[in-house]
Amino acid sequence: MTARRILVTSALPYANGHIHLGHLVEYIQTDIWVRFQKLRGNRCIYICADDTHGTAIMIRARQEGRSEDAMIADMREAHLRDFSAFDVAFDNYGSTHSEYNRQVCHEVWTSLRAAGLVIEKNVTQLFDPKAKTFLADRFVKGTCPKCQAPDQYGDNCDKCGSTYSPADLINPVSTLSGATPELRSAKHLFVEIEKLHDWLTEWTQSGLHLQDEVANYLKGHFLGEPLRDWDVSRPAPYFGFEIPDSPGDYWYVWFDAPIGYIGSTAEWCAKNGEKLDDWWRPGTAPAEIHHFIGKDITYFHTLFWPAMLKTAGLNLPERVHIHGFLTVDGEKMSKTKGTFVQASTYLKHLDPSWLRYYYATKLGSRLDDLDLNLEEFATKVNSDLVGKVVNLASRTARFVEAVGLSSTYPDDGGLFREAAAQADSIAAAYEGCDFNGAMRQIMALADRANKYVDEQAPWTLRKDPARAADVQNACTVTLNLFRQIAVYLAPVLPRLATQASQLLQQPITRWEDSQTPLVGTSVTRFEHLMKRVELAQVQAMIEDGKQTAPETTAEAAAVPSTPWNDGPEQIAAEPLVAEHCTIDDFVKVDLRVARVVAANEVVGADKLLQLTLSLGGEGTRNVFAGIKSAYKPEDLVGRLVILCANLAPRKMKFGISEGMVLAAGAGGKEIFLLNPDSGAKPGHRVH
RNA sequence: GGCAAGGUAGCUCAGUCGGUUAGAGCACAGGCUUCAUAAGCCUGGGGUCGCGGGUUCGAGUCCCGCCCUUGCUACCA
Repeated sequence: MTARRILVTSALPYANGHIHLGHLVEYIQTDIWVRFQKLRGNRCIYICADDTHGTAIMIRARQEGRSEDAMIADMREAHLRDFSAFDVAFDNYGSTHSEYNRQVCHEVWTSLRAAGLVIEKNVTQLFDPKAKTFLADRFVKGTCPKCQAPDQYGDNCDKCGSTYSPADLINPVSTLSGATPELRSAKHLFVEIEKLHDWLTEWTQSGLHLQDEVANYLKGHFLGEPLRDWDVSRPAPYFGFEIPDSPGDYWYVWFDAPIGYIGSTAEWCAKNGEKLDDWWRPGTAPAEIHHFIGKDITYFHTLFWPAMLKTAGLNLPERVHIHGFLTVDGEKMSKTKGTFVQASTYLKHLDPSWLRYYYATKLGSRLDDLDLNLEEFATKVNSDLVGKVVNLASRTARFVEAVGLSSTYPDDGGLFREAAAQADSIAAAYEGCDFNGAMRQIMALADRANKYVDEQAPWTLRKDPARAADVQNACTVTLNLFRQIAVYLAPVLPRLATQASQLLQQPITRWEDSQTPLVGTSVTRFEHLMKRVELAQVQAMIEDGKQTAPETTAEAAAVPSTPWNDGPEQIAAEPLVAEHCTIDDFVKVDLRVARVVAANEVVGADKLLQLTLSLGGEGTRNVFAGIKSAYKPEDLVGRLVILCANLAPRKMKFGISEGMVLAAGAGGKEIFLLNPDSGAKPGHRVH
């Protein structure tokens, strides 16, 4: 078998947000596949980079008052920290904002020009005069022209579902600066991808490069009609690379992002004395390129990207592996539910190996969505990894610490040989990205091994000194079966492979290590290999996720900060209560809308006003409120307030207070009574 | 609305070219065991394979219709 040369990529994470569990589906999937290829002895490099360009990065850097370079440097560090904690091992992790990438962009661009595919057209877009930038649809909000719903994004209305152009919005506002955008026209550069239509049809439909459902999707959606020209430039200001033959214009982020795969490879080549052309030019023995991406970016990777590569005379992907989205407990990840868990949050509570294994058991070759069911996560990890796999070692290793493994491999009824014979079938599952099938096969092996231990019962044999050899033999078999499983699982659980290597004093480096049992070697002192998942830890992570959730997109950061300038002082003065209250706790407090029918100074009181409140109908409440420093009695009469109506009555120096009026603020002049929006009536309960 | 994928045990899923009595793991019930961080082994209950028709000696599997779920799409990309 000649070793294949394989170049593998994951999609480039955007330098605008942290890595979360959804991202990790892809990086773990790719990393498993790469580790598998390496274990098999193939020449395989795993290439990735940060995707650093675009409006969102530019805006966010501005808001943080620092350069884009400083911002993307920080984010890169955070990304790398997360990846390495999850054992995602890149051969090179570059940046689209590198000279390597600029160089490749130039080359591809030159080819596109030379092929006559680039044309100019004017594009009219909303422009923010204050932020001095053109606005993508999602950076504009206004009133829906169809149904008048306020606060809708520039492209469609989520109230009535209609779609429109941002220019049609009533009272449009830039979410970046709060300014009113104006229409402006600017020159853009387009790639006439339609000229490659026939070739793309053939390439996508050939059945080798894409999953069937993806090929069908493209056929029905894009390839069934003329392909629209692709807008690949943005006018300044834009954080990116300026187009050399079109000063003032920058390549759109989606132009240089996939090229980042090549740019990052170039960086790796420079560091390792390799030639870029050996990997990206179709030579006599071309490298296989494999892209792993999520289904949301199918379009870019299956139409534009191949078109660019083809035009530039570069190597086309052997296969684009497309996966689905992550859901948690059957629902979309949600910040409020705490299921939008960042990688760093996960790491505070749980072991990364657990997630690698769980994802492996759920990943198939199709682009189905993957559900992280938290309860299943715990039971699966516990019963498979701790109960079956690790348990093999922990129930036998101690018995042979002193004597080591038998000097010849004992009769095990063919267990090891049969499991070794399954290597090809397991390898085929890995190769085809059917990790879930691979895990099933491997766990069946672990079941058989546990049954063997049970039948041999070395703990019983051990009581009879005459049978010491039998104990050693039973443990030799079990530990070899364990090691064999550790080899098969090595792409998924590199740490377990290392631990098994240490325990049995023999490194696991190749897939073939599964084929020959170890004999006559010593066994080190046994240490626990893996802890169980406690459901409480999982819940703690979800709670934590609720706290750490926000801060991801420039959009989210932009909306509150610019128009309102809300600072953190208030919440810092009185931090949020960490402990939750239940809905039952909440309904114990009976809050009511009340009318102030009379208000008076209290003689002898420094802070109090005496209020007479009506909840409608007969009767009134007498309430003393400590708001004298901020309100005059005459200003209060007639207005509505919110009253805690079932607060226990309290006898005060000046009389009995029958409730409490709700107000916010630090005290002194800073007291702000709550009042309901107009329409509320005295007696209404606050829910 | 259009396109795609799916609907199999309580849950997550496998089921090849149509072929005996439809499978696995988890969960559940009972038993055994007590080496292993409450781990392990055995046994068992549990299914109208979404619904209706058709082809066939034979359909979870192929064909037609319908219902439902999810995703994509509907302006842009």
